[in-house]
Amino acid sequence: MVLKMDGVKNIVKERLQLHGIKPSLQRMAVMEYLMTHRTHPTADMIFTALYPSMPTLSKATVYNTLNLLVERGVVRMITIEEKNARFDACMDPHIHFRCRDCGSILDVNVEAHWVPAMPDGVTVDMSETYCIG
Amino acid sequence: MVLKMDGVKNIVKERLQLHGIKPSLQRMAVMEYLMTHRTHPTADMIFTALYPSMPTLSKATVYNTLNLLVERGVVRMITIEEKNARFDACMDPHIHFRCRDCGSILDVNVEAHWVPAMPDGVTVDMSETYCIG
DNA sequence: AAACAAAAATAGAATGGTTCTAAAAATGGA
DNA sequence: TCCATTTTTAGAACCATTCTATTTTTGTTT
Repeated sequence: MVLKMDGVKNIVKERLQLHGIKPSLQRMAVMEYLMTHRTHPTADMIFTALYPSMPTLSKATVYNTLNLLVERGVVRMITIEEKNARFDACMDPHIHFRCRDCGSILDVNVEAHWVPAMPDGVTVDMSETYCIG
Repeated sequence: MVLKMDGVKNIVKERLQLHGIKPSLQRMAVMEYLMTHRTHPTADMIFTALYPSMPTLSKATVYNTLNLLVERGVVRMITIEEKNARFDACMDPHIHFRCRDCGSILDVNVEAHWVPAMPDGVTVDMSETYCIG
């Protein structure tokens, strides 16, 4: 048991490799942060949290990594705020509400029967619907 | 009939006054643009459209006006994009989809029975739910 | 009308999140 | 080890938005 590899890091690594992303230290750290903190953090929050234990980390790397993760469909960018993009590693269909007072973002599960009737010629990928502001 | 006041301008003026906003030339122009162009424009699009016929118009005025209109609940800010805020003078309950290819934003009407069951202690003002990205 | 106060508009500087650039470091194969 | 490729990095650049200080407009009082 002492020799067993860290379970969380293993899951993180697998999730990246599954999407063709080479699991560098930095990418693992960003992905692990997102998977273990369901707070919809900004890029800056992630950087600030990781920096103490990764003093060579650059903000550009955090942005590069997040953009790569979004491109590959591993995390979602949430544009519920005017200023900052927020990120979410949970890809299950759900929507977000933001508290007008404290600014925190709330996950709300949705049922499939909520999908609206779309106009002619429009189809919606449920995994892409993610934000109600 | 020749002497009749412009109907659109009248409606615009009334809508502003109804919310306690003094209808200056600039505010009327921004509001009229939003009411006659259902394209969810950015602040810059509005400025660029108005500038030729209002050469002293300042971008700050467009931003000031839009912020005032949002504060007073006359228009909505749509944060469906990472970079630019978009604005909508239609306050009827509806949601927005954005085309991944051309970036245009689509209005979709919603039915009241879509409102999700909220967690304990949370209530939702339907007029505030406006964005599905 | 003149004078004054309050509100609104303006130009341009400042801000701040994100992207870009060019160089350094790490990785992996021959 | 040598070399090519990928990744990371620091800091500059970018650009939407806000701020600041000034000017203009509006409305009111003599």
